[in-house]
Amino acid sequence: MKRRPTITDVAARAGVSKSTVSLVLQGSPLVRSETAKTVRAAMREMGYVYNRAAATLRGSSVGLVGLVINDLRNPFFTEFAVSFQMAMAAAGYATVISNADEDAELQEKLVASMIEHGVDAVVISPAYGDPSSVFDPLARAGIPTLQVLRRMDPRTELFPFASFDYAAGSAEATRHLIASGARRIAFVGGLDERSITRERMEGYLAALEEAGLSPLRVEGPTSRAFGRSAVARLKDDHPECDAVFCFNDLVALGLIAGLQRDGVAVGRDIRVVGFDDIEEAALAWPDLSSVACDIAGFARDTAGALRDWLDTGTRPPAERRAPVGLVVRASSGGLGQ
Amino acid sequence: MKRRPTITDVAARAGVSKSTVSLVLQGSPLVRSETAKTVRAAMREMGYVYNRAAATLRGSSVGLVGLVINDLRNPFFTEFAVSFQMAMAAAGYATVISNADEDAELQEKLVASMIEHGVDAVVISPAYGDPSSVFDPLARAGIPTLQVLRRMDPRTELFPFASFDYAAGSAEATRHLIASGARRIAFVGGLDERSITRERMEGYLAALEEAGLSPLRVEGPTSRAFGRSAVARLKDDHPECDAVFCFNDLVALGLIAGLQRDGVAVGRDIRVVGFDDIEEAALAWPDLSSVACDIAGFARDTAGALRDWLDTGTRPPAERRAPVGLVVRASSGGLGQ
DNA sequence: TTTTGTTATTGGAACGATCCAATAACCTGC
DNA sequence: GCAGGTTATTGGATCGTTCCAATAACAAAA
Repeated sequence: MKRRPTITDVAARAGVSKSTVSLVLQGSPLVRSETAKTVRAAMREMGYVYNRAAATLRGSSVGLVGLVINDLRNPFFTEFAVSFQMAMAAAGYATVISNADEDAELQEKLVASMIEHGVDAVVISPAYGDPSSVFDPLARAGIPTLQVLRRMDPRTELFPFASFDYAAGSAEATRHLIASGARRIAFVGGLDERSITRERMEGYLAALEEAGLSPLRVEGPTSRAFGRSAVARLKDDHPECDAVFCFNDLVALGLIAGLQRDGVAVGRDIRVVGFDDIEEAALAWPDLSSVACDIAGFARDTAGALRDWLDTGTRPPAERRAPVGLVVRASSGGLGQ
Repeated sequence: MKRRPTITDVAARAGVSKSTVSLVLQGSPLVRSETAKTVRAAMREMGYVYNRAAATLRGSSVGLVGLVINDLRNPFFTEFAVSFQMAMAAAGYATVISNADEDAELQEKLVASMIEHGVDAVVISPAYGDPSSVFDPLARAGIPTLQVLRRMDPRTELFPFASFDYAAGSAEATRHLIASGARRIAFVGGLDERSITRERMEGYLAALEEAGLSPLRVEGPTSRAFGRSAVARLKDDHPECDAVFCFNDLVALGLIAGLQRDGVAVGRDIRVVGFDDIEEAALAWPDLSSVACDIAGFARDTAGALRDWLDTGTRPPAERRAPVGLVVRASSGGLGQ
């Protein structure tokens, strides 16, 4: 198997110097259009492919960005990753996507590998754990790094943070439940020591406070399996409960499955609201009311901010909060079933 | 911002030549262990990071593989992508993941970009469309390429293909429905002109034939939304239907949501079986019977085969079929509800 | 002492692009 | 026909590694 042709080979074939070929490659207006045509023809004939590694060595950007996600199997993050990747691809960047699987040690390895590959930037939704082992190397290497959806490193001046306005969303959802007549509203799912749980509970607590109601809490992971198992916990600990605001849609969907198994009519006997508005929420039965986060839009905005940072050097603001909005469906009794 | 230290800088600091540093980098037994220690200390102190681009230029592998998926938002493919990426990461490879979004033109661009980046290999679940625009460049560049889950290019000697034994799975599922008493079994979802639909229908048709039953068909896309809408089509076209075998779990879950909305008791009034056994199948209500594909295992095997190909040069067999197995749950009436 | 081996270390030429400074080619106008 | 200016083209150094061939250091054998 013979080696790939280089610009020197192309140059020989086209009867010009390699410098000219290089100029053609970057679309310089300096070369005569006729010459350029000849060169391009030679490239096509020889099946020339650009060697980015060589260019990188001379200082041009690799056109590669890293994306590290704490849990890529969660559809919320999947949607973010896919939309982000596509937005970057449209701008000519390839994306190395990695699942850190909530494992700080693995995450450290993944980021180190990305730095070796010379990625132009890193976007990370970090796993829980000591942030310095992953952020310090990025800072040393001078790689623009964005924290999204979860802030682990407090140095947001250095590593700008972007997420959704969870507190506003949970307040809106809780007010909606209260307005629909619910009085004993539980917050199900999420681990209390995590900041995202605190953010999502913040608005819930504030809205209850406003209405003079007291909170009910079932703490736990954020998975569908937990949601399903939480039904029993709810019945035991808070049998009087008439509405549930879930940490996320996965918990809500699991919970609904569990309630249905027990013959409880969701939307009538008990109202349920989720968070994230994943695609499935609108398609489940009953339709799941949920706080919608426009993840695809958020991902595009993130990609846009990152490209600005790379192209013009303008670092994004230290903190950005994307708005969210409640979508009322049958599970909260919002529609006539 | 000063530039990153190179092996020459490290060499100066450690008082050796850059060649020695290079040897240390690849763990050569030629360097005295004491010297190696000094060099490693210097690296640590200076925050040296390996520059893969430079090494690549000299011919070493990039340690980067490309993964192109026709529809990355589908949880089936997501699970494959995530498991594959993690298996490759464990072997020291980074993975560029791309969603072709069933767009052949986009796919062509993505693959071209991967070739430019010099990926060591490509794993692709191709979008529908002319395969040559994406496979020919890969062949020219001599990049080991694996087709998974969908065969678009017939040259499987060149681009080995791996998937699941769909025909066996659909036969098993259909026999199970017949054994449970179903007689009017519909096959819902999937577009007839696609080979994967033909494979998944093959076993269904064979099992019906065996039992002297005739097929019922509702053709369509493979999404949750279609599944939900298919309920009406089913009622109109095949009101006598007593069981449904769905193209995949998404269709099945959508269908179940639609049936529940209409007050039909799934598992009693009508039996439903899905395909893929995505995580949600076990957690939905009622639990969804499904033909289980061990995607994570399949992804690991694929990663293993690819690493063999890269490390030892042994090309995988032209076609590999991973076994599948039916998991019986409540939706097909398999459990006492 | 010289020879012969080992074992460690090193200079320097690649790899394939970029880009600066230098040169060539071609217009103008006088 | 030539100065001056513009437009096109080109040699060659450079980026940070790898790896070969050459050399150095030192011990054991002759």
